[in-house]
Amino acid sequence: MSVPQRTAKSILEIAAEVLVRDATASLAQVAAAAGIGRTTLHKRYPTRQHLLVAVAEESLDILDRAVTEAIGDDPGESLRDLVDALVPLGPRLEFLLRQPSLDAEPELQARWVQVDRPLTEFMGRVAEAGLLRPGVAPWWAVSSLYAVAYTAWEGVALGKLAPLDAAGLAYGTLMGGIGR
Amino acid sequence: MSVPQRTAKSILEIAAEVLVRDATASLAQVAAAAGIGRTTLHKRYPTRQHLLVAVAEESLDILDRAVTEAIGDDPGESLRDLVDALVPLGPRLEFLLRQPSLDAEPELQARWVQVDRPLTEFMGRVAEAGLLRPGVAPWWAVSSLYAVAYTAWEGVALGKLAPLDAAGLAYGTLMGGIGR
DNA sequence: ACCGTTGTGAACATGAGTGTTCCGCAGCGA
DNA sequence: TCGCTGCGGAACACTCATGTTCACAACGGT
Repeated sequence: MSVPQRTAKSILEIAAEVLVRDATASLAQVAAAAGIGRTTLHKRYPTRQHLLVAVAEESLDILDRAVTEAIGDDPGESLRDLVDALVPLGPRLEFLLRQPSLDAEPELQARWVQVDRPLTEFMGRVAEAGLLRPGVAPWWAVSSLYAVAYTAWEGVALGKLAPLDAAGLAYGTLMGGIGR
Repeated sequence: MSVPQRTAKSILEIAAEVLVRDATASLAQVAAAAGIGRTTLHKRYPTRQHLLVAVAEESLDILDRAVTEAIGDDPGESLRDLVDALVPLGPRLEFLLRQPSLDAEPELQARWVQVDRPLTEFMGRVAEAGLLRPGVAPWWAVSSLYAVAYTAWEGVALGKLAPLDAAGLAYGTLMGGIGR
């Protein structure tokens, strides 16, 4: 009982938080934030790069799960569920997009393509259901979904947007744009 | 005449290219790409951070100019001009967004807010002209503009989108969303 | 021809993060 | 009580980009 909470948050979760707040944080900072020694951190993740990749993989797992769960039978409803699911994943997306060392990991890029595949196929079905404007390719719909979800989360993080309004605004903008 | 092209591209331009391609590129790589010695690079930009800030400032200059020139009297037309102007700035936006060391420079953040001010005011006018959906705040319109422009440029960079189609798709998505 | 400017390569010093080793300590089950 | 295990802390060596100094070469103006 010396430790207040026994691994309430996993090391990877804390590492993700720290590295999103400061992408150049040293391993000492990560270890300190996790309440463990730097040596222990090295034992689990031999290299800084190993740690970064592990965080990235976990992030992709979370993303994958969220996407899989959100996609259902009804295209329209699923779209709304997707937005709801993706907005809170902002920090993970930020980590994946902003951590420079990840560019050197082809496996991660491949993995992301893998995650995007069901999403793109889903958008194809949405298009076939006549719910997409002509000229909007499935991949573009996916990219727009990411963009609007991430932007909404950013708005929340900057205090410009109420958390409860974020997903709604994102969904409205995705489907109807900003104009009328 | 020893040098083929006398500063055809400025050092900052080349640095921007190299650092977008590889955010962790060393100064030696930047100097080599610019065709100058590392020592010379150090004379102009004493520190790596100085160089990064200089590239960022130049990027903000470019962004500022593009925004200022695009904003005209007619709100609708200006919106289209804005998208046209922002899409090609993708690499500069990527640099500003992905270079981690820039987070530690409050002046740059302040400068960006400065650049965004006329943009936000413009979106306010667009809203007053009745061109924005209710519930779309000016700052959200600005964020969406950035997001869609950057996403379109990314599509071009990945070879998914024809350069000539990018701005049109971005504008259409911004104003009308992906749905119908 | 002289001199200031500018760039260059080589060499060096530095510092920070990283990765490793080693030893002590606490917990825990047998 | 005895091991076993995992963790922590201290210390170490190492790597690498960085920043600095210096002497030399090319250039241009006077």
